[in-house]
Amino acid sequence: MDVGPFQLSFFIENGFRRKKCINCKKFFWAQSSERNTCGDPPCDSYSFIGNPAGKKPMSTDEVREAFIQHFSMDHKYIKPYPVVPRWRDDVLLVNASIYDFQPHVTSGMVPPPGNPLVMSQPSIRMNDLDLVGISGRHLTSFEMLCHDAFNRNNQQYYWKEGTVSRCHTFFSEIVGIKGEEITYKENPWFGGGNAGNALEVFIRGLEVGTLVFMDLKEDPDGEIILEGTKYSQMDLQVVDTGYGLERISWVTQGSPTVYDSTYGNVVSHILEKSGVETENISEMGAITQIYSADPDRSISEIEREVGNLVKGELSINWEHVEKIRQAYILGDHARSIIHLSRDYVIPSNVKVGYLFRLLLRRSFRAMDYLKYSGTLMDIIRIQAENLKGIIDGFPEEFLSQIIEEEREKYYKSLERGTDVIKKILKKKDKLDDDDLELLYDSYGLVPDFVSQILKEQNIVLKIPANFHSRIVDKHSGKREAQIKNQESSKFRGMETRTLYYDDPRMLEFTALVLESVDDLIVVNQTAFYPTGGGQPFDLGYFQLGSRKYKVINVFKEGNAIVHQIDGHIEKGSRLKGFVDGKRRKQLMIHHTSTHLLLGTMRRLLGDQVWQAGAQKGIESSRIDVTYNRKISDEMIRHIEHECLKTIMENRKVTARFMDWNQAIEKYGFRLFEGGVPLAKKLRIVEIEGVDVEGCGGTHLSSTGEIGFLKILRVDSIQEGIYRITFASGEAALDHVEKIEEDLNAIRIMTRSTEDTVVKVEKTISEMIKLREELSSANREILSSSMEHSKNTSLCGYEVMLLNLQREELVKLAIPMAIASGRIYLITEDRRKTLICRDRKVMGQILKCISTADWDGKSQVVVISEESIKNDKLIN
RNA sequence: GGGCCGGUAGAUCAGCGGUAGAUCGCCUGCUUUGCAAGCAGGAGGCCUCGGGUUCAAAUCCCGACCGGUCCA
Repeated sequence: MDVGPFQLSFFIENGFRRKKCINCKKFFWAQSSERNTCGDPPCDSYSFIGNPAGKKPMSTDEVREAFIQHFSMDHKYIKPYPVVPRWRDDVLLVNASIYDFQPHVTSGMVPPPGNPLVMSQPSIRMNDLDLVGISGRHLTSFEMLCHDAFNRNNQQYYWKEGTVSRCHTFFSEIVGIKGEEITYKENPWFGGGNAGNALEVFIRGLEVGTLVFMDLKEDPDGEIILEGTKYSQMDLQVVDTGYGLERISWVTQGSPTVYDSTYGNVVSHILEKSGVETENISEMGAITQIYSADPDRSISEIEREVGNLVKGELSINWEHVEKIRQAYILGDHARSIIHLSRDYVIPSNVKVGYLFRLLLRRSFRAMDYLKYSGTLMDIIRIQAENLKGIIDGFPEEFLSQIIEEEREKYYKSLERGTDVIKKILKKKDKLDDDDLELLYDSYGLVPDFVSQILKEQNIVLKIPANFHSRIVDKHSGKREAQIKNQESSKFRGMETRTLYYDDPRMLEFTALVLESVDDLIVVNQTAFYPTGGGQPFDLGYFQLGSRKYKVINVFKEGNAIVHQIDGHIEKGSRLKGFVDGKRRKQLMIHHTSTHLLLGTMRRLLGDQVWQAGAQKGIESSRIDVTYNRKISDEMIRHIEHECLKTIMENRKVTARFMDWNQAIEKYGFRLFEGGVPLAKKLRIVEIEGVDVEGCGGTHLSSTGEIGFLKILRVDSIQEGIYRITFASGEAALDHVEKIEEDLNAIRIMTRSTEDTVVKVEKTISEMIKLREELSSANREILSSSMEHSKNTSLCGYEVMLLNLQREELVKLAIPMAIASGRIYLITEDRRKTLICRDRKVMGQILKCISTADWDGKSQVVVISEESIKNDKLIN
């Protein structure tokens, strides 16, 4: 008989039995012999609403405190990480506590900050946004409690036994849940290339935690096959637990929704300030119940069902329910907004900025709907107070500034949208589905808002039931599969010593060719810097005997540094390498300058300045930074002067390798400004008192070597991100000199001795005047020549021949003749062209003209409309 | 990163192949006890930029740039 992966002595000794759920057929463990369902809705439904579990109601603060205190006995407590994971670029937000340790810890490369460890990690999930405030249990942000252990063969902490017993002890002894109310459902877990066995923990129908035993990784050569994918054992076996803090608190309170138990004070504040009746929200509990049983059905389906089921017992006032829901949403979003503001996210149309904006706009909408009389900051302040057990405040000034800006943008876009609706209504008297789609997709107007506008004009709008899915379909077009570049793994496993780190000034070295393929070589050690961290590779050459090989490209492949050269060198050769020192020096100047700029801008502009990308070059370099408003010219000057000050102070620049956890502890997550290399140690580059970053580039040893830094331009590359292009050292001087040369050239051209700007201004306005004069003069010449020309006959048509030699007059004559509306016109210059409103007439005239004996000197022939009308050919 | 919408006077926009328009604002004059305003006149435009099509492009096509918006 299959006993499954959880035949634990803990279960056996405590009277648990493994059973098969009669509903979903999954295996689960429970103490009660009568239980035959797994505890997971829809197999079970909530039985705690109005009937709390545990020995006493616990607030979220109490649950967190109890959990951390309980596990601190034998776990190290780790402070929460940010919700925006700057240490990785594969996800936008921290979704779960384990995200804090991926991929550097879970891959086994870096030790965890504590082992085992306990923490409460604020997490944000936007996947079920539509259900937040509706289902009674979904939140956009929540705290995930966890106790994690990272086991290695030579160092085991605890595995399944230790995890389950700890979990059960916490729930039964600390929270005081009766043993028979807890079920553990077996449910293997997969994600992010890893897999493992897992148990889901249920209390009276509510999932309160998941215990994951991650010990498998995807491996094409693996021997373990799960659902068609091959896996092999990991070196590391990770106990990854996740407990829903708010849900545990909810179960012990038995309130109608998780919103009431988590931030009931905010909900009642909002309702009160909105003039909404707060009494009798017990119907919300009934709705939560129904939602719990149907996790996969659409909202409208469930809504109908709720209506049917509850009818009789409770008469539901849907309008009232909707108001309470909006208060739930508002409270929820305020929590997430606080978290995002702490990481200085700037609202925009891309990535996490978009999610931030989405939450802000939904909040504004809810406030308008409720006619809430306070401000969003009022709600945020109360919520921040609620959260003070996990976060130490939030940047109030920054956030209120952001809210103001976003509110303005929001109402502006509503206004813009309203104009578009009116415009459409001018052309027709109702809106169809395509219009609705356009309004939402291009102008950001939700159908509800459109419907409201139309109501004012006494037009009833039918919103199609499948509106949302239509939009989703429209956007879920072809998505190109990512092509993993399967590089030649010839160089795998090889390692090149990085001489440029040992001494950034080393320009000559000897090396041994470890491997050679065509024009690519890997050597045992090199001073050539490979492309990385926004710094381009070095140039130079290798010398073998008397022959020189130019280095064309240098790049990293694993730990090997590959050099592309203009030729082939045999494996085993001994070489001398020479790095182009001038190029390297300029790159180093620009790299250190980049750090200087970033540190200076953060000091002058505020903590919302983060590096969003950078590229070093020879003539100039650029750094992209996040900032929420335009950077003024004045500010640019200020930044330049402050940089110069630091340069003149000749501050020390140091680079050293540091342990990850130590570095994070000491410098925080600012370290990850420039992206993160997956390596055992972090290389920390510090400009004394200005900036500290994890960075793999080559740097100067003091700021004085920069010499001079000049910002060349500032561009907005996308909302909330500005690109600063600058030059330092000799490159900066080159730029200044170039400007001077250009100015001198202009000075000479405009014959200006003193104020060149005034002179150029005058020249341009003169040019515009002359252009106008020319065209009016041309017009005069033309009309007078039309007046003076005599009508004559051509092919039986009465025509006017204009003798126009100048091309610009010909060009002008045509539109004038056409504009008058009563003349057809023919030109003849090199090739024959005919303008005529009627194609038939055109053909016939053309035929006639080609055989005509007319004055070849005339370039324009004007035929009066009358003449054509009189001609029988037209019929 | 992708889709969609847009870029015209200081502001808001109309025009969508044929000599650049409206409203507000601005300036001058007049009317009015004052205010609100009314009347007459006027200034203010590289129609975002670069290519292409055309006799002719603000207008059509392609591409950049900038803004808006939805979705990853």
